Amino acid sequence: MRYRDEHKELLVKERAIEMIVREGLDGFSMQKLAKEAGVSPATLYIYYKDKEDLLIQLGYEEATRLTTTILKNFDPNMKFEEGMRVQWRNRADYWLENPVRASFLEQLRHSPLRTRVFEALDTEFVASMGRFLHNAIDNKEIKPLTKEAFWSVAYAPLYNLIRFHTEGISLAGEPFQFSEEIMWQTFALVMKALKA
Amino acid sequence: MRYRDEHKELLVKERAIEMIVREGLDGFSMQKLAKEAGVSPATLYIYYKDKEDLLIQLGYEEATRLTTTILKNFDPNMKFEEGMRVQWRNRADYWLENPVRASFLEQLRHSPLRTRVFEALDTEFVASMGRFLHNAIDNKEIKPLTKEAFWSVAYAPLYNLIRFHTEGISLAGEPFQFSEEIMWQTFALVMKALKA
DNA sequence: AATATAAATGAATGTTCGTTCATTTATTAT
DNA sequence: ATAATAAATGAACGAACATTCATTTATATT
Repeated sequence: MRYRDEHKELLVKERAIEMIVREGLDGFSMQKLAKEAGVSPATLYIYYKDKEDLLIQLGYEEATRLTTTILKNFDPNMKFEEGMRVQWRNRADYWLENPVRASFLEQLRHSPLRTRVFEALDTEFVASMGRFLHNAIDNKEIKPLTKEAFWSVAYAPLYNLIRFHTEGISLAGEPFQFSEEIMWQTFALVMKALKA
Repeated sequence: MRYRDEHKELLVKERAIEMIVREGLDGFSMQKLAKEAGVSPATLYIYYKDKEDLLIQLGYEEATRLTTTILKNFDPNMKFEEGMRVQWRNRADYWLENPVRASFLEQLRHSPLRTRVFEALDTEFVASMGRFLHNAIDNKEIKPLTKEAFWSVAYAPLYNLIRFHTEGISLAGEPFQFSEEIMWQTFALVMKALKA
């Protein structure tokens, strides 16, 4: 029998993500994707059941990569400051090294497919971080906080910083340049807010 | 001559926002909108040049409402803590009272139309907040910060908190219930991070 | 009552959409 | 070589798409 051309399969994925980032979820179509990937439309239906299936599979795959990256070198039993530092490092790495993929995920996050793509992964992920938070409070490394307050203060500032960089937003004259320095300065502010 | 039916015009806007929030930007179409608003498709083209024009006009209008709400009772010359408190109050009010409209704006923010909808408003808005920050640093109410670090620490946590509430995200057993209490607790954390 | 005018319409345009299918192609196992 | 099999295809389907247009409707002015 004939084997599936993996190069072709990868190309389809790559072009799909590109197109969605470039033209939005509404600018994305199966026929355009087929043309851009140099493939027959029918081929897409060998790889995927339908358009929605394609989006969900692509989203799930990329969300998994994100989760894996963020948890690298991280252990919920780490000391609080060290764990936080690893998390900031990992999250920054993912966003800075995969801006297109990150933007694709962001579009899915704000679309009605959100639940089906992220729910399972998020749940598992949040459980791990929950233990991390619980330990830190028990050891009196940080003041008692609800999970929601912790998550909101702990990472949202970093994401915002990265967004300024990635979207080329300019608050002063020239577009903001992300740097290790400003990242760790902001990290210090966040640690100050959280510490017991 | 015949006058434009303003009730009809408003209904079109409302249904458009509803549909985009419900089905995403890719689930939105002019023909469906016409049907849901009880209007001929041709009527939409009296109100708007084309589909893109509709989205941009709707987005701009809603972004203006957001900006206006956020700046209510705010003055860049306020004392830092008071100004921050007003900003948190206003931002929370907008998101909690207009969840559907806010979600509509969020979809546009993460779409390729972003620049055309928000750029002008954002620029003006950021200028006002820039003065506020500048004053606070001059008066030594907060430590010296870049604009990007300030924005990232000052409001991102609030938005995150509201997102948990609006999207019904559950970190513990039951879905998170936003409350004044947790809002001001989080506010206190942020103020602690920023204060000189 | 008649006229002028812009709003509003339903039907139609050509285009693009998601998806299917009969057929061909490439590869493994015989 | 041949048979078997899944990959891959191009052409085609009806449905839904954005948009247009000739016509009708409602209202303000004469």
